[in-house]
Amino acid sequence: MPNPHLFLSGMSTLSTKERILNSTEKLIAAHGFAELSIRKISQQAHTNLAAINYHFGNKQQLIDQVLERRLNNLFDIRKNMLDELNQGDPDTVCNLEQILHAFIAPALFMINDEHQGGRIFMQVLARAYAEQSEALHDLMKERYTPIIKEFAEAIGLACPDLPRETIFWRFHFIIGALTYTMGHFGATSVARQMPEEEYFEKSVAELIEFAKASLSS
Amino acid sequence: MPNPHLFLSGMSTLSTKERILNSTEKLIAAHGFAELSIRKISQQAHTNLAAINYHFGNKQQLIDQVLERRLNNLFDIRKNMLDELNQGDPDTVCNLEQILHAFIAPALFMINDEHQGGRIFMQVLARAYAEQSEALHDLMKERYTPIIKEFAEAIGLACPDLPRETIFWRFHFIIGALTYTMGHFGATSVARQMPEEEYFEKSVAELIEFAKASLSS
DNA sequence: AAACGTATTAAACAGTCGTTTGAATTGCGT
DNA sequence: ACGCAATTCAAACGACTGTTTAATACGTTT
Repeated sequence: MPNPHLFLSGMSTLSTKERILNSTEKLIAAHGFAELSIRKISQQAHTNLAAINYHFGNKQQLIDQVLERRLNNLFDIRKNMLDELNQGDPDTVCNLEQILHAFIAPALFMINDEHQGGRIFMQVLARAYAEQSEALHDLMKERYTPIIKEFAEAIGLACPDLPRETIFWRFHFIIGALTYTMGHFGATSVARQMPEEEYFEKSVAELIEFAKASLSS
Repeated sequence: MPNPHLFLSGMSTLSTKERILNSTEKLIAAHGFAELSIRKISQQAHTNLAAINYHFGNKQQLIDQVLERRLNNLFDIRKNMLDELNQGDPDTVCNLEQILHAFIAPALFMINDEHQGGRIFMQVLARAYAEQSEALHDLMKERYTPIIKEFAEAIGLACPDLPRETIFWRFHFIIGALTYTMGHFGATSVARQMPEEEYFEKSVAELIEFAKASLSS
């Protein structure tokens, strides 16, 4: 038993690498990048200071992997849901609501996935966006913009009356509304008069309705 | 002449306090909160390290004042433009486009105000949002949410067919799209094929059209 | 000209930062 | 049971952090 604390904190089954990733995610979400230090990370992960450099090289590469781990998952889900709608043929004209659902729901679903810490990650993601993280920027450019373009194409087919350029603008704004909403989940100052679960589902529905309305002129 | 460098950097007419505020803004916009240090600030402001603590007490209070200085200005402009539409009577039914313009245009106008460094501040603001800055949170709660509510009321009168609750949701999403857009101005990866000025005006128009469409169902 | 409050300065304070080192320990295939 | 590689560990490195101190310079008022 290398570390007796693990059995108290319920992380005994996780590897050191995983505990470091999870702890980093939690700390960024709780206190932001400004206060993030590898000493706090190693403390929360119940591991040694040097273990972080051993497993990840340096602090930045650790942050990169925190972002990659979740983003790959999120974009895989989005891509799969869109492909199911397309059924192999990218020229299929899909229902607009279904397309928006395929883009929005996975992100907000991750938020609600308490067990996997999705909510935490979404705050991390929102902060990385605002910080204009180079790592995130590169990831977006290389791997995710193609998928975003696929969504834009699908929306274009579903909204034949709107010019191609308008589609891109409005989709950009929808992504903004989604990102903003994600970042404020779990830290909202709004006095909610309903259970958390209900409020979450309400947000998903309202955001999809909002996006749909913005694309129907 | 206490500091010969000032005449080289064109800041000779500004007070030490103003130079510190401007330099802080620039550094946050350029490298984020994580890399912000009062040594870098004092260096960029061509002043002594201790001058910051002398004029602002500590680092946090300096950041607070950076946010306040611009936000007060922004919300004053918004409030004045809305009052002009209302003409004193808050129950006046205004044109939806005019209301949205009064809310969106001042923010994007500040971005374009190169001389006053508005663009810089908007990135600062976006980052402070994401960092869930306590100072910003308090400022919003105490001083700005009343104005935001006024806008929501005005939108409600302009959109009599939409339920009050829906108005609030959609306005929230519009604020998200605006915040997201502000944060990405000047750092966009999008390959622009038009002059900067034209691109800016295009953004304003597209965002207002987007917001209008999202409120017309 | 002397005294005043305001402003600026260099220097030092006690911490924290990310990273590296080399030894100690673990787990696994032989 | 041995040997080897993977992992964990305490300790130290130099650099940077925000803040404080006391001395100096400035500009105004008395």
